[in-house]
Order: sequence, then structure tokens, then C-alpha cells
Amino acid sequence: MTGGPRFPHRHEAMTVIETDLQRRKDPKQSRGQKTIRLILAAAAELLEEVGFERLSTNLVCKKAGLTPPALYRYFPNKYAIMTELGEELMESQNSGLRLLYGQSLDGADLEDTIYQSLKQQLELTEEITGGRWILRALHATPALCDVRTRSHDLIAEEVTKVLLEQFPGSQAEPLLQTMRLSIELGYSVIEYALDVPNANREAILRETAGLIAWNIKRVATA
Amino acid sequence: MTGGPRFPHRHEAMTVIETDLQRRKDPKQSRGQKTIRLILAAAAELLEEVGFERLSTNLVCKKAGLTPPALYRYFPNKYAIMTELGEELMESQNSGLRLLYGQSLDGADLEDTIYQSLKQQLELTEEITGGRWILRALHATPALCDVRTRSHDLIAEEVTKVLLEQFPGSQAEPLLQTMRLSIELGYSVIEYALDVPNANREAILRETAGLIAWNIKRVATA
DNA sequence: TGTACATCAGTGAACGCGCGTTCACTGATGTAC
DNA sequence: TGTACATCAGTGAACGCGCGTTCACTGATGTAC
Repeated sequence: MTGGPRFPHRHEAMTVIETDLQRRKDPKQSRGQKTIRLILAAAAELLEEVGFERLSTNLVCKKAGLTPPALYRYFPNKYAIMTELGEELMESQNSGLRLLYGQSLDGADLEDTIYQSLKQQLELTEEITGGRWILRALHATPALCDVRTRSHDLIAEEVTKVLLEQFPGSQAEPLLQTMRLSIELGYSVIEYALDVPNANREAILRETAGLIAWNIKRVATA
Repeated sequence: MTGGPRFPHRHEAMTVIETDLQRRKDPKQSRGQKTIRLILAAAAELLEEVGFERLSTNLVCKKAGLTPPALYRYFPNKYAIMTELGEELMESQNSGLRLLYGQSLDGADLEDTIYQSLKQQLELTEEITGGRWILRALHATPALCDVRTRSHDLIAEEVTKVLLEQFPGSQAEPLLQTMRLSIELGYSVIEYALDVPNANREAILRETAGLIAWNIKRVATA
């Protein structure tokens, strides 16, 4: 459970668009910190207003009340901003998951725990400004896929560890694969549920929780 | 099973970006048909080369060896082109599915049939030029979501009909919901599998097929 | 079968716009003595 | 505690570029008689 990445994802054969996603500078003064928060907040609001595609550095500057060079001091492009927003979202969601799976978790509770976590993820995504669009962008933008992938790999490993304690005697590797798939399915269903009227959401989440729980038990007790 | 849409999706509260997605003109001569095919082919290749975001009408013109007004005669913008590509992809995939589910389909075969169809969808997406990026764009671009949604709703209804014959006595409405979810999960797994090394793909598809089959049987024989 | 004409299809050239990006600069903050 | 200086943070203004889009036009195709 240690060492390098367990899911080395295929590197695109296509012309790799090596976008620089790093922050340019870390601010030394609190002014700078504030500016960064301003930029991120403005970007998130703009995601709600105009969507990811029309998001541009110029637009973010306008919204944040800054001039372009101020933004460029910290972020080289809009993908770097999105990366930061994406990492924040993933972190919130992962820490939500951690709380739930940190509790005792036997076979009987499993389905309900999964339901609760799906519900929580859904609510969190709706609460966070631009959350929905951040999630989508992470899914569909090549430059941002890695953020998502890394986060999912990480949380899959963590939950697997917990499960291995709950189901001693189960095999680590298949369980990890299963958890990784479950995480992927979970997030997909969140995205799906976001597009569906509120009334139908609970049924969808319940059904999904049942599915995932059944499968985990199957693999864990194999 | 007739009448209006069964899954009236929520209309965005956000500033609706009413993009015109219709073709502008249908060509009256075969020259025009050829031009349209040229445009679509060029767009698909560009998706592979530069991705959806950098796709632009100008770029498509250059690739297709046309001047902008030729393109504008038929498509008002790049979303209209993507819509056409998306509809083509969805149609290929749906007709693949239809072939499989058209065969006899009892409980024992179900899991394997689902596996075969997942595998087929995956291969089809890889074969079609730009398929992967079309799929992603359909998923993540608000203007294109409807294409995906409509197609999924449609095929869910179709497969439900077949299943209702196979499992008489099962309830139509829950089965439809389940099929819709299954379709959604299936496509998500395809997208996931596309990012995963070839070696791991089969396991993922098999596991998913098992999951979906179990759930359908559960609901169908409830 | 030939010609005149209407419609269809695509060209060449240009436009205004917002994009990403950078330059030389000013003002704000922190620090050494 | 005050001043001089170094560094940090943000401004104003401008740039070249590719984007979407349109205009007036030419050439290709089909059709009526």
C-alpha cells in the first residue's frame, strides 16, 4: 500500500498539450493571499454564470476587480486556476468521505454508509460555488484529468485500508480495484443526479448505494 | 411507453446560453453533401489533434480546405458541428446495443450480454475518429448535454421494452429507472476504461457487467 | 440537343472583438539600524 | 521611534493574434423551353 501510483494512467498519444498548471509565486504578504482568494472566488462565480468554456483570465480579472498582471503574478492561465479549485473540491469531498468511513463499518451498515456519503457528496457539490462545473471540467478537460485521477486513486487506497480491517482475509488487490471502480461510479452518479429533478435523486442514490455495497461485499468475502 | 419524454431534465437556472445547434441549410446538390462530410471529418480529426477546447470554425475550415463562409452556410458554430458528430456516435452505439439486445436474452445470458455490449461500446468509441473527445464533450458541455440525455433516455426505454418481455410480471416504471441508471453507469465506465491501460480493461468491464446484471435481475424479479 | 436563366455552392477579403500576455511603472509593506 | 531602503504587490496601457462573422462576388449545377 505504499510506493508509487497504483494506477499509472495511460499517457495520451495525442499531441500533449503541456499546460503549465502550477502557481507562479507564493505570496509573501497577506495582501497576496487575499488576492488569490479573490481570484478563485471570482472564477468560481463565473463558472456558475458563464460556464467553463467562456471563462477567461481577463474575465476573472474584471470580476475580481484586478488588472491582468496581478492575476498573472500567481496563475499562468485559467487551467491553473481550475486546478486549484478542483483540488479544493476534491479535498472537501475526500475529507467528507474520511469522516464517514472512519466510523465503524460492518457489513450491515455498509449500504447505508455508502448512501450517506453519496448524498453528502451531492450536497457538497451543489453547495460549493461552481462545484458542478468544476466537477465536469475535471472530468472532461485533458489538462485537468490528472487532478481527478490522483484524488480518486488516493481515496480508493484509503478506503481499501479501512475495508481490509473490516474484512480480514480479503485480498488487497482485487478490493482496491473494486474500490477504485466504486469511486468512479459514485462520482458519475453524482454528476448524473445533479441533472435530475430533486424528487428522483434519492431513488438513484439508494439504488447506486445498493449496487456498490453488494459488489464490495462480494469481493471482500470472496 | 409512449408520449412525451420520460425524463424531463431540469432546465438550468443559470444564464441559459441558447446556442443555435441546428444546421443552417440542407444542401440541394451532392457537392453540398460532400462539403458537410468534409467539415465533419475535419472536425473529428481536429478533436484528436487539439481537443475540443481549441477546436474552432476557422481551424475546421483550414483543415477541410474550405473558406469560412462555406462552413457557415451549413453550421452556425462549432457546437452545431459537435451536435452532429455526437448524434452520429450515439446512433452507432445505440444500434450496436439494439443488435445485442434484440437476441434472446434470458437471465443466464444477461451478464455476458452486458459485458459484450460494454466491450463493443468501448471499441466503437476508440475506432471512431475523435470518439473519445466527442463522448467527453457530450458529457461536459452544457450545450451538448441534451444530445446525450435524449439518446440515453431513448435507448433506456427500448431496452426496458425488451426486458419486460423477458421478465413478464416485472414493473415497468422501476425497471425503466434502473435501465436509465444502468446506461448512465455503462457510459461512465466506458469513459473510465478509456483512461486505463488495456490490460486492466477487461476486469473493469466484467465487474461492471456483473453489477448491472445483478441489479437488473433484482429489480426485474422483485 | 442547345441555349438562357435561376438557383446553389463556395471564394476572397475584410471587420471588430476579446483573448493571452508583457512592459515599464507606482504604491504598499516590511525591515535594518 | 524614525528614517532609508529593499522587496512585494498591483497598475495602466499597449501588443499581436486568432476568433466569429459578413459582404459582395464568381463559378458550378440543374432546368425550362
